[in-house]
Parts: sequence; C-alpha cells; structure tokens
Amino acid sequence: MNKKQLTKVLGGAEKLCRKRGARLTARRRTVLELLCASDKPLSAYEILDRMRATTRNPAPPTVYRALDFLLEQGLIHKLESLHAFVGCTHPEHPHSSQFLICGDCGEVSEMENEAILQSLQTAERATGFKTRHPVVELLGTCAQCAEKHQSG
Amino acid sequence: MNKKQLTKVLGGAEKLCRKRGARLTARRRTVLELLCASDKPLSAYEILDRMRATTRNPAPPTVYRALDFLLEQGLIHKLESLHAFVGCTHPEHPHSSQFLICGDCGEVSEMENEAILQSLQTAERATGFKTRHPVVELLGTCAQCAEKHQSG
DNA sequence: GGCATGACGGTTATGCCATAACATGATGTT
DNA sequence: AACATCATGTTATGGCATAACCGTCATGCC
Ligand SMILES: [Zn+2]
Ligand SMILES: [Zn+2]
Ligand SMILES: [Zn+2]
Ligand SMILES: [Zn+2]
Repeated sequence: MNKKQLTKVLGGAEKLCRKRGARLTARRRTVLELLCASDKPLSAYEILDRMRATTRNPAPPTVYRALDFLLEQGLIHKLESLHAFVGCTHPEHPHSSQFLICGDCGEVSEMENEAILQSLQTAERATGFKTRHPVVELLGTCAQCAEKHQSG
Repeated sequence: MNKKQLTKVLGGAEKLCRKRGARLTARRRTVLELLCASDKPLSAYEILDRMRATTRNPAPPTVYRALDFLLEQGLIHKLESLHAFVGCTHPEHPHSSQFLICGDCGEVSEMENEAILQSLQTAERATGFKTRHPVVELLGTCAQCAEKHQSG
C-alpha cells in the first residue's frame, strides 16, 4: 500500500470507528498503520519489533489486544496458515474474503469472489452447517513467480 | 471412527505405504491410530500425552516427525485454524478437501465438494495463481448443535 | 466535589506450538 | 564387515498466544 492509499484507509478507519462508537486509539492506530504500510503479512512479534521505534517497551499483550480490536472491526484479517496479519483493502463493509498466498515472494492478495462464496453457501445448506467464519487460503505460487520459474 | 473402520483404515494405510515404498513404522502407526481413534482433532501435544501410555518418554520431535510423514502420505490432514490434526477418511487417492468445524461440540467433518473445488480453480485461472495446497476451513456450528440451540 | 464504573493498556509470568542440532540405532546393500 | 540411508532419541531453543493483576483515565451519577 502506498502513502496515499494508507492515508485514505486510515481516514476511513477513523470514520468507521467513530460511526460505530469504537475507539481507534493511538496503539490500535499504530498497529493498523504498520500492517497497512507493510508489503507483506506481519506476525504479532514482527509488529512488536516495529513498535519499538515509537513505543517504550511494548509487550505481546499490547499487540494482541490491538489486533483483536482491529479484527473485530474488520480492519485487518488473520492468515491462519501463516500466523500473520494483513490490513484489509476494503473495510467499508463486513465481508469474507479469500487469500492467495505466494510461497515464493510472500505476496498475499485478498480476493472477494462471489462464485466461491456461493459454492460454500450451497455446501452449507446441504449439510445444515452454519458458518460464522470461513477460512479460505490458497497456498501456492503467484503469476509473477510462476513466470520467473519458467523463463529462469 | 469405530473399531471396524479403524482396522480398515489402518490396513489400507499399510497397503498404501507398501505400494509406495514408504515405511509405516511403529511410531507412525501409533500416531495414525490415535488420530483415527479420536472423535475430535488432536494437537501434537495431545498426541504426545496419549503416546505416554505405550512409549517411554516421547518428545515433541517424535510426534512431529510422524505427523510430517503422515501428511506427506495423505493419511492425515492438518487443521490450520485449530493447530490440530485429523485422520483422513478416504486416503486411497490424493485429494484436497474442505472442513466443517463446529465450535460448540468440536466435531469436524471432512468434505470433498466438487463445486467448491471448481470455483477455486476458476479463480486461480483468472489470476494466474498456481495453488499447491488449498486451505478451506469453515468455522461455525454443526446442524446438531444449531438445533439444540433453537430447542434449548 | 466525591465516587462508582468501565474501557484501555502496562507489566510479569506462563503455556502451547514447532523446530534446530546432534547422537544413536535400525535396515538394507555390497 | 563396511557402508549408506533412513528413522528415532535427546536436549535445547525459538515463535505464537494468553492469563492475571494493577494503574490510569474518561465518563456519568449522586
Ligand atoms: Zn478484507
Ligand atoms: Zn510470488
Ligand atoms: Zn482426506
Ligand atoms: Zn456441533
């Protein structure tokens, strides 16, 4: 995410939280900034390291509490298969997305694919299962890296 | 999994490994048995605890090495969102499946849904992404538990 | 003002998940 | 026997996540 996008997302988050009566405090905002500014997912402890630049002696609970808040507000997502977190690219409305995770370059792209959601919902109806939180993470190789492998 | 099914799965695993020239050793077999005999997913450390009944002083690497082998052979699956493992219900052929994970009773059911696979593959083609391992885990409430909630 | 209430975050400690690194033992081949 | 290879034992360590307790600050009510 570039600086302009970052500003926009942070502004949006601010507005969203105000509307909901949720408090986007300094700590929480810092964590969101770090995640959005990063070009790859960050683990809680990576966030912790980066916080040392601006915060005196931060500890794991500080980070995890902020992450919990941001997850509740839908401003970030957790990648279960990586034990890491990413900023959401379109937090305006609640949604469930799918993630393409490249094992070569580490890039993660968030996707909101209607056909996939439909197929999941169809399966749920057939089994009577009620999904609260779908985890869809595709681990593999992105188009760029696949091309490199062929040419290189 | 009941005792009869367990015997069948273990026999199948034995045969499968022999065919592939892979060695289903005592340790590996024990871990597979424990997973298949359990009615819910087990973490590596839960497996470790149960191994103490039959093995002297087992350590984490013992379990993790067995798990790695069984994963490679497709005899078990890892549930990323639970940090736990389950025995595969149909290991005869390689496959990628989806999991319905009930947060109330802890039951996990493995599903191999063609429509979901298709929708994932369509999305891959559209993006040029090559998936090596899809993770699809639906966290929610199973039909049984949902019913209990309504009546109770 | 005085005081309860509740959200937020600092601090310390702990527990679970997973692997690195090295030593030993089992198995099969020549 | 000598050797290569794979599996396992053993010890130590690193990464992920939370429990429990306490101080602080804002808010609302008497
Ligand atoms: Zn999102
Ligand atoms: Zn890539
Ligand atoms: Zn399976
Ligand atoms: Zn259930």
